[in-house]
Amino acid sequence: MGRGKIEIKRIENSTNRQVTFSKRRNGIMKKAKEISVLCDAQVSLVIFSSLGKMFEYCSPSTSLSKMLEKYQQNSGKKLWDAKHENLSAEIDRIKKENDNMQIELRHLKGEDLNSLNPKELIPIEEALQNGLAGVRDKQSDFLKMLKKKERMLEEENKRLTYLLHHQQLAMEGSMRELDIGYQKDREYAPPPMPMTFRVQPIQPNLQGNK
Amino acid sequence: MGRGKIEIKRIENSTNRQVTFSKRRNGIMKKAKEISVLCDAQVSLVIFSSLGKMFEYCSPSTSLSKMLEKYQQNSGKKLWDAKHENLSAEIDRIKKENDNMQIELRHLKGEDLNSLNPKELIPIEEALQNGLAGVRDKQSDFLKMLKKKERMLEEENKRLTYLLHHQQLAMEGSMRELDIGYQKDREYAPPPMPMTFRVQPIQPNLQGNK
DNA sequence: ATCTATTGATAAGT
DNA sequence: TACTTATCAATAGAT
Repeated sequence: MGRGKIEIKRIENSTNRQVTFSKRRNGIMKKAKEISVLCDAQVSLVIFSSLGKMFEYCSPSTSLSKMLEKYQQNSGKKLWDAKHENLSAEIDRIKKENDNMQIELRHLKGEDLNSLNPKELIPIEEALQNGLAGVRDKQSDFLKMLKKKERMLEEENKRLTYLLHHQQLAMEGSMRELDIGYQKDREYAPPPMPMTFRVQPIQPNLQGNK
Repeated sequence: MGRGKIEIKRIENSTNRQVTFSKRRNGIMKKAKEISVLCDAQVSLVIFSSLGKMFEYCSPSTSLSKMLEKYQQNSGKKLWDAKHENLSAEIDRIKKENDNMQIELRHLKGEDLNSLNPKELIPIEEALQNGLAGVRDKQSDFLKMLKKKERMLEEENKRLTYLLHHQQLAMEGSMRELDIGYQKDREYAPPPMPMTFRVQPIQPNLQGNK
């Protein structure tokens, strides 16, 4: 029913497929409405496009929920009881996983140890030692990084102090030259900038590390 | 589309309505299949005739349940009761809890520490130290208990050895009396039981404790 | 989107 | 209920 006959198989051209989907979707919807009206039937139609977009039709005299209720009565199939069971099963599974983890956590935190025998304590002790070793490795990494940064900052500081000092000397020198050059015109020279304003090395804050 | 155009309104003639229903139902089913195949779409179609007879189509790549699940996600409407919602919500809650515990466990085991900063390492280190302290307390308790039990067993052993010894002495004594009483009737007396069969103190097995 | 030649669906008749 | 067929509806491909 068109300019040419088409085979009923997946349309490979994506644009074409989209267009055809749109047209035929409208067609089906129309047909669904028509049969509802003409024949006093109840129709529920749900369509997902290949891209996941949803389209829906339901006869005005009913609702999808009611339709599904009737569907279950009619077919004997359970649509959501099965889902219920699946969900419940999954909850049980996850809860078990949860409980196991909770127990493990408690044990690692030194709680609820009374239920254990000496043999069971050993792997826990080992895990704790490993964990502690890992954490302390990490902390020592951080410490090294901080110290490295501190060293770098100190060196940068020294360099800056040195530069500043020389600059001050140079300035004082040129000031004196100016003073000499213009001494006869002046009542007094301003006092040279005191050296107490020099840059001091920073003490980086090493909080969190002992 | 037929020998004459018809108005889209309820067909009053019951036979006619039935016939039209049957024809159009087939038509719509065919269309549903076609759009599924041509456009890679998922279609679910449920139809009830005015007499309550049910007809169903569902794309082969899916199922009504799956479609409805997707429907709910897409529309936000809930088709099945609060029970489901509760279960789903609980699953989400537990999964979250699970994830958190998993992260905590990993951290305690010294894994995935790179995502943490030094401040975050401190409570973990403390937890590990506390845990280790707890485990070692427990181990020392066990050790004490074992030592206590060992002492008790040793004492009991001593007591039994003492009793046994005295009993043997007593037996030897009465044997001798009998020997004396019946010496003339006997060729020889059996030799007294050697003392090497005495009860020895047990060495309790302290495996697992250093 | 819109157009239109062509195929497809189906109302009425048998 | 199934088949036939004239007629209308849907739509494929083009624009």
